Amino acid sequence: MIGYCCINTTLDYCVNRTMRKATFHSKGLEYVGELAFQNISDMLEILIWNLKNDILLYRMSSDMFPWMSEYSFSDLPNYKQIKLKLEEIGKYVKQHNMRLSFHPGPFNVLGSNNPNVVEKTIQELTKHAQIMDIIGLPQSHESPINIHVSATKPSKEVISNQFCQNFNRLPQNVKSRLTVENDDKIAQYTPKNIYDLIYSKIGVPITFDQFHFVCGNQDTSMKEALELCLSTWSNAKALTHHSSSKRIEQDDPTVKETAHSDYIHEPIQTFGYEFDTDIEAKAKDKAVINYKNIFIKKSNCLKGDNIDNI
DNA sequence: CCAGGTCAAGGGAGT
DNA sequence: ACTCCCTTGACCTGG
Repeated sequence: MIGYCCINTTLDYCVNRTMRKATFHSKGLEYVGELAFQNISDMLEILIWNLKNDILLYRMSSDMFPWMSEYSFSDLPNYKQIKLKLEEIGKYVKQHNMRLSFHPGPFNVLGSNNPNVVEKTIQELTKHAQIMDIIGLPQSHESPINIHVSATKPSKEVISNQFCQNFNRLPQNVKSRLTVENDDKIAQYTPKNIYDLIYSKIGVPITFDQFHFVCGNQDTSMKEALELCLSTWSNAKALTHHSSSKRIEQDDPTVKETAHSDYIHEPIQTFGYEFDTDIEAKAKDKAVINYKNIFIKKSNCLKGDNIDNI
């Protein structure tokens, strides 16, 4: 299956309503609850639209609950209503065999040298897992919570050791869902780095990002990197990321190499394997539909998709 | 009313 | 020391 991330550009629904610090302090939990309920209600509408458009894979927004590390969900005045709506989403997802994931932001650094950052990260990841639990999503890599390692100093070895030690402090509902993705910078973590330094110690699956691999340090072939990542997914179908270069799309060498394009311009390299893929492209849902029209109808390069229904 | 400045967070890289 | 960037987009103020 292929899917997209958070925002639907066709519909007028929003899953991202949030607020600034000052507003959070002046308006408080009542306003948080209002926005959160609107966000999850709109997310259900998006899932309904996704089904109609044959999209069963979707990345949820981490901005679903504004400032969620600062309170307990059950403290929201409209928690009952929120819980019901999340459960409704859960039923819908289960009924239609949809797959949902999270990709918490780059501020989540589990291997950080700063203990406060580690504490905040554990808190934030726990909140993500709690949302998945309320929805009723599996406590497995079927519903991944995917992060980067990010930090590299003083060395990848030191940071990844800290990452693994702190992994063991996470609650089970995070541990059972956490995955780690390769980076797009030369100095950061390749799939092989993550395999050797993290997967081999704590068994956390690796999310292969094809574009990051192309931009990053290629210490293996792409096929080897993909195979390494796929081999780490034992209790769920592997999830990967795919995007195209904005620099190439716009034919403008001044655009940053790592910037994502609006649409996808090359097929996902499967090397014959089956896995799920998040399309990371600015045109979001439109990029997925465009991808299917261009690549799947003609070349059947993703066997998991139902070609007849496109 | 809306354009544009600004916005929680960590860390690294570039200036 | 400062700015920009990340999966970026959304918030909010002042004109």
